Amino acid sequence: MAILGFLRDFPLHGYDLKNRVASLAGHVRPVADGTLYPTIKKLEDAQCLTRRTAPGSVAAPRHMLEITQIGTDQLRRWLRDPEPGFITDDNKWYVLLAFLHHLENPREQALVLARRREFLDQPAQLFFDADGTPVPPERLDSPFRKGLMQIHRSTNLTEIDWLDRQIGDLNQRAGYAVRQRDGD
Amino acid sequence: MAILGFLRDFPLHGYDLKNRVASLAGHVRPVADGTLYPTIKKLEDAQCLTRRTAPGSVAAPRHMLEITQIGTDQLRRWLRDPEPGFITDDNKWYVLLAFLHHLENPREQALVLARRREFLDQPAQLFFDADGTPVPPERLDSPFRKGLMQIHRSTNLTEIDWLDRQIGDLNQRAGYAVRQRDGD
DNA sequence: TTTTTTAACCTCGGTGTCGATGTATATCTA
DNA sequence: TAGATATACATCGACACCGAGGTTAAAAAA
Repeated sequence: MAILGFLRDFPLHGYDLKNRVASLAGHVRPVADGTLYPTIKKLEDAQCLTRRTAPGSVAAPRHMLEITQIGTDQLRRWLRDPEPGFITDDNKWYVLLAFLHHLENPREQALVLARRREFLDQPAQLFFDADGTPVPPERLDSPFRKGLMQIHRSTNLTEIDWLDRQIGDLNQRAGYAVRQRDGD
Repeated sequence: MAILGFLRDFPLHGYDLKNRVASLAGHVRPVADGTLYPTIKKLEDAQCLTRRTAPGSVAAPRHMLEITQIGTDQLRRWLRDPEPGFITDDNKWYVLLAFLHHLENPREQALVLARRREFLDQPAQLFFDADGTPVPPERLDSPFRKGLMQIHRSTNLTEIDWLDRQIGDLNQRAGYAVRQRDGD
């Protein structure tokens, strides 16, 4: 997703792509050569991108990569209907968010944000004692577990706040007609 | 780490363990049977845990798992000197945090928190334009990228705040002797 | 009594990722 | 001119993880 997402902005060669992916997901989870180049090849085989050899500006020749229509469609499908992990895993979610603008339709964008919003709504119950009963934060012995739950709660609220504002904006921009669904 | 960490609290059988891991890292990144059971076997082979078959309280017989001294030592090593990913990847970091109390020594705990603190300190530069110059948040076109950086910043500050308080507490509890290192 | 359900455990094949290694090329330095 | 460095691409083996499938056993439902 990150590869096609970046290429959708402008053509890039593999090495540049690698650095951009590394900066995005990256200082968190750098991408190895052995991951990137085979993936590029897979995307090329699937006709999601084309490559064009150009002289290297500094060193060895580059393979300039350009996204195709098929690739753009694929990217949009991934964004419009993301796998569960992209909603629930923070790392993946942030990658998705970084390219959500490529999903041009505000209504569709809002739907994706709503899925995340729904996920964040369910209260996190992280720890249980020996007999299986949930342990509330205040009864946790470990200050680290306490902090973990505190931070988790606080950051969730921050994101929920942003999501709500954003979803509102998007629905307004889409000319959302609440009236027509008076059954809700 | 999660397996040994949970077993350090009290003995558990695999199925229970699975649910606990799923609740912790889990609603974020559930663990599959095909991952859990081979890993348990690996830890058993490495003598990090022992198993004892007990009649199932509800159904098939359980394998009660207990951590050994070797396992405890291993867990402490992982906690004391975590691989880079455990500092930089939020998911992994939260797992580590959930078991950091097993690293009994407050000074060692503080050192681990300090590593995370140091990581959070470096300013995140996530996006670059075509010629490679970094794009500051306010010049980003996408509201999603803007939000991404906003949320990232805000949650980082929240965690940094907690980390600083926590590190202070731990150093105090350890009877931190600043005087003796007057060269610093 | 038979079937279904749920708990609990296990295995296997496919896939994704990493890390090590290797190659080629242009620039910079000794 | 020789080496070092950084760019840029690629492959391969090892390993982790997943998901699908299968097995055993007890309780609940038919």
